[in-house]
Amino acid sequence: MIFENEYRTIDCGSLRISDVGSTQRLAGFVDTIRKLGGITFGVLRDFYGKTQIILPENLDLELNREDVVTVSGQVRERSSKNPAMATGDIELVVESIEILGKCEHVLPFEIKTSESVNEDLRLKYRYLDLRADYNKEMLKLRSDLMHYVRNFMHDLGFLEVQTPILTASSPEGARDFLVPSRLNKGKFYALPQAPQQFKQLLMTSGVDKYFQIAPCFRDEDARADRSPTEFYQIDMEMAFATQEEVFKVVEQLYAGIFEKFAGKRPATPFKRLTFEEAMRDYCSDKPDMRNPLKVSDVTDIFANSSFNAFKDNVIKAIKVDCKDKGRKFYDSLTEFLKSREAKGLAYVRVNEAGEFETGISKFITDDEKKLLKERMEYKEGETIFFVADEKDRVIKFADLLRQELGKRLELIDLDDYSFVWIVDFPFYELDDEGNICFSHNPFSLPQESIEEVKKNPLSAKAYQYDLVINGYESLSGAVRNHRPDYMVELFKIAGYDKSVVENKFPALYNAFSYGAPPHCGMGAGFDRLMMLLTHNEFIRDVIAFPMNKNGCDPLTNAPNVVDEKLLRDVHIKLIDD
RNA sequence: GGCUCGGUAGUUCAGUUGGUUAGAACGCCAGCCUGUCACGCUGGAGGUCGUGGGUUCGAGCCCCAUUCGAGUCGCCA
Repeated sequence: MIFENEYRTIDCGSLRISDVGSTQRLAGFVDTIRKLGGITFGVLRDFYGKTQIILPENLDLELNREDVVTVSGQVRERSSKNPAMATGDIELVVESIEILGKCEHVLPFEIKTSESVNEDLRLKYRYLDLRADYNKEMLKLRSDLMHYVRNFMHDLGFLEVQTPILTASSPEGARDFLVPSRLNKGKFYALPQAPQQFKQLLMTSGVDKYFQIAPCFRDEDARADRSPTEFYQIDMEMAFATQEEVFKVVEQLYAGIFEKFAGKRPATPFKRLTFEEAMRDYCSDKPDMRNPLKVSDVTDIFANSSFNAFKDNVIKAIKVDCKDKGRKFYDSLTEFLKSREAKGLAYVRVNEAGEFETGISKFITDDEKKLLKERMEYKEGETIFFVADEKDRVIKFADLLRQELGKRLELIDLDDYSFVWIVDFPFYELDDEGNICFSHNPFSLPQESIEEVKKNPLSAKAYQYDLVINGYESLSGAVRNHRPDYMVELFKIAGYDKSVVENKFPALYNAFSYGAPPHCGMGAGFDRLMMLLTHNEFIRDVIAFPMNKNGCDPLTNAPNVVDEKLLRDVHIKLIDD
């Protein structure tokens, strides 16, 4: 839908056979020009579509691709139609043409194929990159998704509240982005890593259900799936609620999103795995459940193994059918794991007689084989892979192996989506020196009573949960600890004095001492959701104006050197390292 | 900060054991072409091979240094 004015009477995607004979005016970018002797075809493109135009024979102006023009003329039926085009039945015979904006340069890259161009160049000319169809679709999807989420939450009675962008630096989590204060010499604001504190304060204020599509800022290194500076989060919190209600809201929200935007409504309720089960069966707290492979622990079976690599190590095994694969497959898998610092990859194949062959079969005794058979229920034609190492490392390698087997054997339906809640995270864990520390977030509520937690802190579980979609941690949340007295006790177990709680998180601690309702909620990565819906591996491809890997924007040159006067205003003096 | 890979025409890439004038595709320019639709055909322009040094009769190719980029680990809900 557009406004009719001197530039256009209709957009470039709407003309149909029924419009033949009418006089129309179109405005847009010149997509292509095709000169065939006496007749010159052009294609005009705007945000909504493309329309073929017939340029006059005696065109008295120089017309190039990407020029912005307005044309008017009569719509006529094409003598050769193009069924691949929405407007393929018609064309507009140009009677007058005016250039509104000249494209004066040779394009730095082809817009249609910008996806394969060096990223810094794309970002420098992001306004050209965004002219590509797939980027316009991305922007449209992002807008639609944002509206869908907002309407859904609003309809459920959630109150949208904007929390501050300039706030106080908090000692937990990632590095903060700092903003110097002019009015308060020597002091700094920080950009929020998440609206965590504010949403909990809102609960304390009596807001019953809060949400926000909130910008979050973290000064950490980028990854393919992680924006280096800022990202958006669907942030939500509910008072007088439990984990179950959060799950219910999220499941409805996500079922709706995937039904509307991916054409696949996932079954609810979503599958649940405890943290312990996830680590046991998948060696990961974010397993891709589309991958059918499971990991078995076989450390005890090989306690007295004669195979050197198994000695004094934790051993994980994965069985999989890959009988059509040759030596090359095994070798390249081994190479892959070695490149990730594994010491090696052992395997045996089960032949028709049910006997082990190749690989390390000669090191496996009959007793070990019997126990393996009971535990793994392997069948003829299957291969059992083994990785062995120290506990932390072997978990990493088993996870990598499972993912890589899934990928290379094409066991994963890439068009499918799998949803799984990971619940019951441990509250505490041991750090490298063997001291008790918080394993995730010190502000969630333990599932056990404080007395039980004190007695046995390492077996305490937190009301903490992640939603994992296709192996991506897409959302995480918790039932929060709203009791200042519990906070003090829980910090004490991790070796922190009461003053630490009071000083590090004064706003929350004080607020809660005026009476806070039990509450819980979650934060869901909006950009990650976009990646899933567009099947995109790169987070920067689903953001209109992303930063590059180093947190720089080649288009605006941010971050840049500022005038010395500005620095003086904020009491900053640069020093050389 | 570590590791891996990469930097050659406007763009994406190829470039054999180190050997004559560094190639292709797309784009750009010119010509031909009345139903194309990523039109086609013919021709042309376009290169500090990231930068600096070295080895060599000779370096896009080998060595050293440096710089930039991507991925990854560290880091990070």
